[in-house]
Amino acid sequence: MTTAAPAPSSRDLPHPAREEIRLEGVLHALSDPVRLRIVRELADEEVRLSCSHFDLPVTKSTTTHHFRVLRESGVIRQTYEGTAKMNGLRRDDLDDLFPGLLDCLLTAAARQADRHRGA
Amino acid sequence: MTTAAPAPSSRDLPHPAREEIRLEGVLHALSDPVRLRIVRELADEEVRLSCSHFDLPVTKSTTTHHFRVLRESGVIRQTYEGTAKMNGLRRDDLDDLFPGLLDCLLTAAARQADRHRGA
DNA sequence: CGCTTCGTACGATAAGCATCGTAGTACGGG
DNA sequence: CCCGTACTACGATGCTTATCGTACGAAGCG
Repeated sequence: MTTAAPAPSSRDLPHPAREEIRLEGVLHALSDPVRLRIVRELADEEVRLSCSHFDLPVTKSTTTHHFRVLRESGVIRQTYEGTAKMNGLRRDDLDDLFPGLLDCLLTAAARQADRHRGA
Repeated sequence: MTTAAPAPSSRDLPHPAREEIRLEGVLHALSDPVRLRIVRELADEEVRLSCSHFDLPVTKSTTTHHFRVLRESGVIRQTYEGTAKMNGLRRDDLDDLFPGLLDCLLTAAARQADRHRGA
């Protein structure tokens, strides 16, 4: 009854399994300013956001590229919803693999942002 | 008076000041497997180690390169002692800039190592 | 002084990556 | 069925980087 996951609208996106996520990959993904910014916004909002919600200083193709890097490194989960592509942090998986790391990184990023904002 | 820093044996190495250390740079530095390994060993030993102490799967020139990346990103401090170059983590600076981050990263790296060792 | 040990500098090379533009596909609405 | 919106795919480009080899410099030892 009710196969929990319905036909995913035919368009599927490849995500690494939880145990395939590598720390080096996560760190590399977050070492780019644009991607770090995306992750910070995702963490702030606590809801899934569409790609077009972000106002980034790069073109749309570059944005697509950054989102893919984040997905393939295991940092975010992406799913289609109509024409929009929704993005959410993989908090559960990351917290399980590396407890506390994500919050630590977000705190560090926030501190640096504050400091450079002349706080 | 007494200029606290005596003549440093003539050979000096450029380090970024504490406030110049960037989170993105640190993450990028640690996103390389070889460099992550170096940092883990440095954290384990709690003493300053010479470059030649490490048995890395790369040549000596590449090793020099990796140590420089770590130094220029602010992760380690390097000083000459005779013919040897000693390396130590910049724990004080990193803990001040990003409290808890270093330990979090080291714990995450250790967890991943254990997991992949079939623990 | 010569020799060894430790590390550097420089050049080469190949791979990776951030960026863009253009052309195209999927979905939803009139 | 046509159109707009959202995102992708592909190719190009120029920069960064990980790697190596070889040749060199600096410190210590006999």
